Amino acid sequence: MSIANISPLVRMADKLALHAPISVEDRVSLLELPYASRFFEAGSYLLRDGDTRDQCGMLVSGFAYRHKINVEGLRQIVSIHIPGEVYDLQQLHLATADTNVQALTRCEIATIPHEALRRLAAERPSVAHALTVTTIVELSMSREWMLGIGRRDARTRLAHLLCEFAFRLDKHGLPPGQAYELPMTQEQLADTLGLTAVHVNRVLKGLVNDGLIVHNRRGVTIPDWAVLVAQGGFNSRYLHMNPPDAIVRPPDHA
Amino acid sequence: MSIANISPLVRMADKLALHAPISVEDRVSLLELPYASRFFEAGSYLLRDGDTRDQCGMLVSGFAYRHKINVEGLRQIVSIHIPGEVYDLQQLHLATADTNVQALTRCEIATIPHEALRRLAAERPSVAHALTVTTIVELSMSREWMLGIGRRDARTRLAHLLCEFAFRLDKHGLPPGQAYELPMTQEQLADTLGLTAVHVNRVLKGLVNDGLIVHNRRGVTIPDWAVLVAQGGFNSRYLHMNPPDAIVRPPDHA
DNA sequence: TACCATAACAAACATATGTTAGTCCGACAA
DNA sequence: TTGTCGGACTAACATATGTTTGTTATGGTA
Repeated sequence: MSIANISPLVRMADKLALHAPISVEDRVSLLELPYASRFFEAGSYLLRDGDTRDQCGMLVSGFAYRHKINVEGLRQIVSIHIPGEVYDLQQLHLATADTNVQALTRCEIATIPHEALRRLAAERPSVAHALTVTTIVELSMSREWMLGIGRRDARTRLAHLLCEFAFRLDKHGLPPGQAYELPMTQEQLADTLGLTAVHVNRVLKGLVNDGLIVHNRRGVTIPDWAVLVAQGGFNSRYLHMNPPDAIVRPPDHA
Repeated sequence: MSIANISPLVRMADKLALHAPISVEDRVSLLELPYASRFFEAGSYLLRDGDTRDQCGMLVSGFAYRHKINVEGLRQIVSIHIPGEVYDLQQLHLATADTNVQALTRCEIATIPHEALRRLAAERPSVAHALTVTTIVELSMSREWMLGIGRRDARTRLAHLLCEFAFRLDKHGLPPGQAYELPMTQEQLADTLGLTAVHVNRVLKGLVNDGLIVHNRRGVTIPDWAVLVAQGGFNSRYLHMNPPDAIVRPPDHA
């Protein structure tokens, strides 16, 4: 089977398997879900506060960010989404969205009808469980971010975020990959950290000067994982990831 | 039927009904759940980071708060729980807890075996749905708090929190009750708002001086709901509450 | 009544972070 | 080549919030 014929839904199955046991049969049933695929340019809204949906959207490629805006127009980014994640799973249970989701880069979206997903969840409790765990992990992550914004200083906050990205983007080996793409502007970083762009610039340069990270155009590399982890006070437990060998693949996919 | 014989689980059913449709049969089945009841003193830990559970705990009376602690020992309170709420629902799906929950006041806890709750959820999709919605609403609330900590100034943040409490504690009429019990110390308020106790004191006094609230020993009263709402930039949509008449009660409970 | 713990309150001072207002630079289009 | 634009970057200054330290109420208790 050529790469071109692999369903984009494998990304979703892989992602679910990071947090909950997914059997071979579960995986097959996920790949049989109906879907439609489409591209969005960077900056497009994938979901708007107040929207109603009858389909779920999964990021096949690219990045997206979720944000809220207060009465003064200030923006707070409350989560970043990476490929394989369903960014509007909650709309399966709630009538209207309470956040905005915007494309961070150009990205490909696969949409799956709510009805099909509901049917699958009803038939396969393990899939339903995996979807629920997904939401719970999002909750856990948002609490960790609250701790950061409320009780960590700017430098620690930024280091922690960079660790989190490294960990989540990693194929799940240890230690996480030393280099990754970070397509966020300093203003966007500021809005996720509860800082200003100017201060992000200061702190970012501080981390670079002190050799904790290398930050060349659009990418970050981490020379010493342990050092950055220490600076960020990072502990991956809140991400609730399974050990890598918990990921089960159908035999024909190996 | 005398008050003394009413199961504490009605509080849970009422709470679920705030967010999702609960039929009379659902309600009856909830009241038939096995449970054990017990009291905890203020300050007791109801759940610790890392704990494993085989029962869920519901607050029958009293208040509790959930918090995380960073490497420097600084504490961030990430949610406040009020009667009727199940504070460790997530342990139904996750092996270990990632937050601490501590009693804010002396409180009564009813524990329900996971097994019984799982069986009920499997039998009654509407109950399963209501439980899921509960988690999603917690996620929504935590995102709103992130917005506050990251992008609202101290005064607005405090006003918003006071509005939220008024709204959640209210029996759900409009406008919310003008007075309620607030058994939190200024240090606890500080830890939920991402401030220091000293600054909470300053800001609290500011709100009192300007007539936005009256703050007499352990309680808050709100002379003009609209004014405080404006100061806090408060919009209750993120709480995802049903209109009051959506709450269905069994006939013998009216 | 005295004692003790806890919380509220206050003032002086310190600083992390925000604000404003620019310059510089690379990417891209005409 | 020139022009435009967004983003990175800088510097001087402003301020919201934190820190430290202590005093004052309050409530429980012996």
